[in-house]
Amino acid sequence: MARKSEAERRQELIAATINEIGSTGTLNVTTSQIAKSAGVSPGLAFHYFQDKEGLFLAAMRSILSEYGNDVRQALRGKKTADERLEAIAEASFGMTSFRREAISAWVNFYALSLRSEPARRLLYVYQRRLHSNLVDALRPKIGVRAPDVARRIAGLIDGLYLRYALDTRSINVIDAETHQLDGAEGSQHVMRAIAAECAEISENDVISTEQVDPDPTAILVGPQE
Amino acid sequence: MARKSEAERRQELIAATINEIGSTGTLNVTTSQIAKSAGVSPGLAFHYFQDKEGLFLAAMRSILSEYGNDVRQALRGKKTADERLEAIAEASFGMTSFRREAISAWVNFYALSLRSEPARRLLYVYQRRLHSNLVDALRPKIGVRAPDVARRIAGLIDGLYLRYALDTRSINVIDAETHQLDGAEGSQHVMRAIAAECAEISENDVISTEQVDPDPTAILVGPQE
DNA sequence: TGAGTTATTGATTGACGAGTCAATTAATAA
DNA sequence: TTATTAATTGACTCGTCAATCAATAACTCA
Repeated sequence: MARKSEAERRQELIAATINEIGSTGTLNVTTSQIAKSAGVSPGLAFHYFQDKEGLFLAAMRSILSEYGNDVRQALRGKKTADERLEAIAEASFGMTSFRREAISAWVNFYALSLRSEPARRLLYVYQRRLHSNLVDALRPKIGVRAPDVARRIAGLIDGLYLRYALDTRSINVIDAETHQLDGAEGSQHVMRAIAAECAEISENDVISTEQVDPDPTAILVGPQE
Repeated sequence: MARKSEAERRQELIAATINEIGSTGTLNVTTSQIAKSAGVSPGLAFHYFQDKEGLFLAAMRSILSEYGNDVRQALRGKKTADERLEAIAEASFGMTSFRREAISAWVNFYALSLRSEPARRLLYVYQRRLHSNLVDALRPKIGVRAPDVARRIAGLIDGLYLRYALDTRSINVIDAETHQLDGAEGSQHVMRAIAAECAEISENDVISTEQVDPDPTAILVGPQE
């Protein structure tokens, strides 16, 4: 009965949660499974988290902040617009996000956010951050068109991720050392799309002029309490 | 105790399943709930479907074929490449796909496909069909680049759909008669991306030359048994 | 009408799982 | 050492649910 600090235990339980979601591919994981995977007794999970949803939300925060750290680190030192865009794209398809557990967690958290308001809010934060990162990097290249284009690029990143996520091959390939392969393909697609959007003659307006200036993240915003 | 044909009952149970998934936002629906919603006794579901997963798969097939019909109908009579592309985009963001139940079903089926091989196969069929529709429509405009661009457009459609899906506003807006509004915005984004991709100077090659010609759907293919 | 067939019922079973809690063990302090 | 505090246990409760199945109601055809 080794005793550990609250922070340690919480972290272990969160990691175990993500692992179990990863290996079962679903949120239908029992607290006992999670506890066992964390090497603790079934009751302990409820000492550190209010209930199962609390555990899920903590796991979600963990995944999101992991991704956030990846992006931040990738951006470090990148000066040119293209470098920064590539950093974002690569972080989105990097090893961290492409672990089997991370994929399973992402997809299941999307589903969770349909029934859990807190979960929805967390995803909203992620979406806003991604959009804002993209706008910052795009603005030097295309100015006022950045927010509009950023929406499409953000959508493309999510969509491609989802497609690769369901392609079991990419997961296996990761396991087999060539880890960057599929991720690289994903980020190349993203860079290609960015190139196309930026090359275009910027005569045309943005899709919806009205909402682009006042609130660049309009379409991502849900009803705020 | 009204008696109906097998086809009718199956259809009713499938509709009830989608409704319950829609109203709860999860696949954690009891067979009793579904049966009640279909107006039959709890036992009957198991007379027409082997088990709960069978029901889910049938519901999934129903959703996918609904979408397929939408696309087919939208394409009817459309001759020019742009018309056809717009038809695909609009069907993807049309009323049918944007019903609350359809959204919930789609997202949850994505999650389901992480643990259910048959579900994964169904999604794969959807992805292949979408890709192939896009390639057909794009080829007149960009020739050999079509398969590569189509991957990005398909990803964009999925990704934007997901973002709108989680934006609770769009759902409510739908309920309130302005149904086409958000869908139209989504498809406009798609058309904008297509314009950008097609306007680009086609000097540059495709991302992965090797897999583009022999098998246009390479990245979508899972391990086929 | 009655015998045979098929859809439908709903009570039941058996398993499982979230969350509780009193007891136990380890660490710390005095 | 003993007393105090805090972490940890695991058996238990209570509800739930997938799946079964014997009984029954409706339909068909003779």
